[in-house]
Amino acid sequence: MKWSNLLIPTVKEVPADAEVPSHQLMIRAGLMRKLSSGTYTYLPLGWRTLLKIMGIVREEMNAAGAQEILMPSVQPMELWQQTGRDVAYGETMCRFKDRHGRMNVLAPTAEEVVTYVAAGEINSYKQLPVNLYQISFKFRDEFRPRFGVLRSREFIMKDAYSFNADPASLEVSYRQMYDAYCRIFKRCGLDYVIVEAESGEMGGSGSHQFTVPCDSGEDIIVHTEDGTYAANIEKAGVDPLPKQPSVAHVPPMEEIHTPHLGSIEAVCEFLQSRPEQMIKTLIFSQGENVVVAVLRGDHELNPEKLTQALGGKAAELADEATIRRISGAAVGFAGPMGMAEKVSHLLIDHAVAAMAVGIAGANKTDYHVKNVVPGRDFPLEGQKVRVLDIRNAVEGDRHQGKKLVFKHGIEVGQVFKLGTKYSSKLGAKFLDESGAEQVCLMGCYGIGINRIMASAIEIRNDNDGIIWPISIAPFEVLVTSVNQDDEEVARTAEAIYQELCRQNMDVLFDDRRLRGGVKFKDADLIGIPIRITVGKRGVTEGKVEIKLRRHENSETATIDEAVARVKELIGQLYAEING
RNA sequence: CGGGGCGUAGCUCAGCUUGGCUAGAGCGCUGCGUUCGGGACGCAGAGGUCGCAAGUUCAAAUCUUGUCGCCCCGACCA
Repeated sequence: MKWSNLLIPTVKEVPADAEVPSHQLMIRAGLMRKLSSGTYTYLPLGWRTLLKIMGIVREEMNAAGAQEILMPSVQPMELWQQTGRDVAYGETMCRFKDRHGRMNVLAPTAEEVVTYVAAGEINSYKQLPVNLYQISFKFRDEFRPRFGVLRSREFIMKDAYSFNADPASLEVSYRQMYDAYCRIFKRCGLDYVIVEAESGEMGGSGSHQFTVPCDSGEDIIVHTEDGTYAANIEKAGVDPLPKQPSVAHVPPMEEIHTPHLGSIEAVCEFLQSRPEQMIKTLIFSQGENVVVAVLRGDHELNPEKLTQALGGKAAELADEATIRRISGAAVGFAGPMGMAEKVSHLLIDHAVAAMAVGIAGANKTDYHVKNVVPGRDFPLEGQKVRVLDIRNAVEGDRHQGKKLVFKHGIEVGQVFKLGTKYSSKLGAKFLDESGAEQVCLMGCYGIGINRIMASAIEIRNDNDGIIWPISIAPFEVLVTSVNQDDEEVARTAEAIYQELCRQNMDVLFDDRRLRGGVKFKDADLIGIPIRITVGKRGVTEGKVEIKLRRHENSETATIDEAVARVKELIGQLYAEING
């Protein structure tokens, strides 16, 4: 393609509303433009990269035995009501009424639809296993879109769903996808980390997340220094902290007047103490039951761990009335004392149990108590009492004795074992060999196509622009003619361009009649991995320059050997990636 | 949703505090000329309902209210 025929609107200035490098560069390199908050138009260069990513995904999915289909992006609400996810998804799911008054949703994902399809078409174990996937737009009305394409409202997702007859078969499908994902991200040139993940809202029993470590990532991943354990923050287990040396003769608990000081920070400031000396008491409702979680003041509750501790049933922060009833005080003054008798579960984090003495709410409005000793002033064991891990890991924590390291990462894919959550509700059943009716086991496997693009830029860029991996670059080669007005230069550049095309290389020819400096700046910005520079100086000597975007210096080649040399370089760059 | 900020030319922004003359700059864009290997220069131009609506006023980009949009921070979002 010739640059002069393409819409590649590069910009010098950094757009005001772009914070992270990938967002800035995607605008500056002319890959995309914003239409509204969280929705983007992909321009020729951006779309070419997305097509290349989708091509890789497609090849690997097909090679792994999955079959491509396409499902509607408008789905009937009834399907979502059948699985209860109309409530679970809440405002994130965009809903609208059609002209007949039927409720519809804009697909945020497709478990319901694909299970509906399977329920209708799969009747026998002979049809299993089957793995169906699509590459399509998804819409999630995020409360806060940000970082360009990293958290957008509309995005392209590859979503695959396996249907299996038994756990062993599901395990095989899961493993096939896991392996396919490794190949996909490798071929896209990403450095990724696989972490254990919670299956969360999706339901199900096992999950891994594929994450690209980088500062702009919104996910927090945690791993041991030796790399033998990696998980996301929702999942990462932490060892109990060592018991603090007990303080001799702690005086009895003593009430302190703390008027209107309902937050940890406020109380700390007032009492000149630190959050890690505080005992935080959170009250949850789980249907009719009330659950109390006790944490150290500087720690955060991990909702997934709480749910696990409660046998998989999620609990919600209690409303004000419940908090008043249970604690006998306004919100912000609850304490663990006497709670065991009032609630169905008293869950105490290890870190609290390890404290020698602390400060807690007094269960009395505007009062806290000091000299609270865990085990003395509230129980650490008993029928309803458990000491366990219910918090997020923090810097300094250990997992099975090994120190944990924290990193930000971009989630580019996740695989889940779903089990029968959807198939049972939507009637995806089959007859097994003995003629007995069975419910399909399912797995689901997602990849964020646009996130692959953004994270590739995020980890490979410099002050001048993008440095694409060759596999997903909009073009493999760029021919830059420095003096397009010079007839011989123009003719030489054109001939090289034609020959590269003829040999099936993916080439962009910058044929614009612009000054060299401008063309070089643009070339660096859009980041095509290989550049051939054709200029007057070289051409008179029968030479051109060949330069890799990622390298500082270039090499010289004769005009005759240039094409062959580029072909060789392309081969090398692919070999590096595909290893 | 709670808190904060911003809407002035295609882009980045100034002007607003203290209302007043033809609403500005840089970049980009068009034409001509000179330049021509790392974002050149000169001359001449095009381009603005100052987000929208109402109000105050002799007079509003500027003050007030409302509204819409966008961005940032926060809250168990894949």
